[in-house]
Amino acid sequence: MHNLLAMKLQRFAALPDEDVQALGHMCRQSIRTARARRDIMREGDQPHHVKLIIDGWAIRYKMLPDGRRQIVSFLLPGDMCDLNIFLLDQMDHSIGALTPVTYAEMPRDLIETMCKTRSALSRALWIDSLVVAAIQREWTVNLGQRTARERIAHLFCELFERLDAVGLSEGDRCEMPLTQIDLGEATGMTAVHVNRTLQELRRDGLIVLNNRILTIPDRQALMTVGMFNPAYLHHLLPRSMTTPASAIA
Amino acid sequence: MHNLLAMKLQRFAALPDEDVQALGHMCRQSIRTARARRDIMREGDQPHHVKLIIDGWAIRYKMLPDGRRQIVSFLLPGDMCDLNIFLLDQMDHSIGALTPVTYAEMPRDLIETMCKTRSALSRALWIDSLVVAAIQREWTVNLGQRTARERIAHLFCELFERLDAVGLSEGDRCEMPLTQIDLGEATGMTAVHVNRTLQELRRDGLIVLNNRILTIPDRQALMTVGMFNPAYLHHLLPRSMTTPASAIA
DNA sequence: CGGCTGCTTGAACTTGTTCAACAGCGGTGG
DNA sequence: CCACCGCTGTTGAACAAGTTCAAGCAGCCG
Repeated sequence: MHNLLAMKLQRFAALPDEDVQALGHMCRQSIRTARARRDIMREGDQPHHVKLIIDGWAIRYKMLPDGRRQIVSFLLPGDMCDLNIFLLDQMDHSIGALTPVTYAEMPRDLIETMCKTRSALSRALWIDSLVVAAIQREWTVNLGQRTARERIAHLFCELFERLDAVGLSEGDRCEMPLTQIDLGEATGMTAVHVNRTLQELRRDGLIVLNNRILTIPDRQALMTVGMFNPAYLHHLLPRSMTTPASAIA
Repeated sequence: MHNLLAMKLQRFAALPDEDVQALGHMCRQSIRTARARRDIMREGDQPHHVKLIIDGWAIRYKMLPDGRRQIVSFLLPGDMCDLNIFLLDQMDHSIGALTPVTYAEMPRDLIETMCKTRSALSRALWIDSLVVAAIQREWTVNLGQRTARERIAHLFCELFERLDAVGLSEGDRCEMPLTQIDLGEATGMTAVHVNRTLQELRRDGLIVLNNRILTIPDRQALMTVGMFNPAYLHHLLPRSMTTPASAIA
């Protein structure tokens, strides 16, 4: 098992080997799994642990009283729940597995002592949480200002970039296990309109999408369509400059 | 000068008097002002200090290359910039004053030592930052799923509730210095449509809005229209149970 | 007074929704 | 093995929500 969280954090700044190992150790404490399309936490639950996605895709979502549903963010391998989530009285949203998901539940006190003793790691974790906030702001822009075509293009750019940061891209391709309904719930449009928008993007040669694999032949072109500026992800170091995944066993 | 931040934090849990005083002291370190409709920070700037709004309304916003603009959140008196903002290389959004704004710039090291020695305060500040994240998620829902009428109703409910938490409401009224253009940029709609939607809400007796004062005659009714569930603000204690503002001079 | 900003209105238009039907595919049970 | 079911994707046509463009009005400030 590679430590994808460590890999992601190294995009912000280099980490000492001991920190990477401490992190890896903590993730191996308590491993759990969830079946596809099942909830991991429900709105109203009391949050106890910090969770880390090890494998599979999950979503945060909120429901309106009349059944409308909005996906509020995607949780990809290497993503954590908010570091301090246990401070809240109850969950104000739900977390659901899209695919089968493996995740670690990390004991609160272990994280706290780790942050106290390892300043570089602590710093990286805080940067990560600032990036999570930045992503949420960017979604606000996506839903508020962009057209259907731009929204989908932007979302694909973001997901590709985030997957790439944890080594889950291959050249110009990545997995894309989302149904058109999922895409609609994330971008605030109907599945029908998602369908037509995808066809448009395909027709223009901007994406290839089948068998749950997304290919982006010309990344710059898609970024332009989606007005995607990766600065908000704060990836300072290119992936090549970080510790190779093989060394982070 | 009342300490609105302390007042807000006390909605999460009681704070020892010394903590409140320490906070008050820190806010008085370096006071600055900004004129209405001027930027306080621009996208690309390097963030150095944590800021705290003392008086006036500000916004976080992002611009698209073609000039479209999205207001991403409102900063009201008592609101801070992200505690750890100085960890980022550069701002990924701008902060602008809507009205004349008074704010404090808080030295990074002072905050850090304060958090180390005062655990209740530190805890309250972290809860606050989780609430900020929750608000951003709720905006995602607002823009993604709600209709024009619901969006405006929800936004008014949120702003009223947040102002009330820092004692800036009076009965069923609060200030509302936003132009219809501002409302449009926050809710992802055109000013024209904001105008028509406001008229609809007025006609239905849900709001009274003139001279930059918003009155909500029947709060429950407006909350129902906007499907506003205040749980995401995590105000555990009612305002009446917190230290009275007069005691937090 | 003149010019600016913000609010209001109407009419044509565009984008995205709704409703309904159908095709493909994989899994399941008879 | 085949029939059937449910889920996902696709298509068409009518419709609704929100945008655009354009003009005019009110209030305010210098």
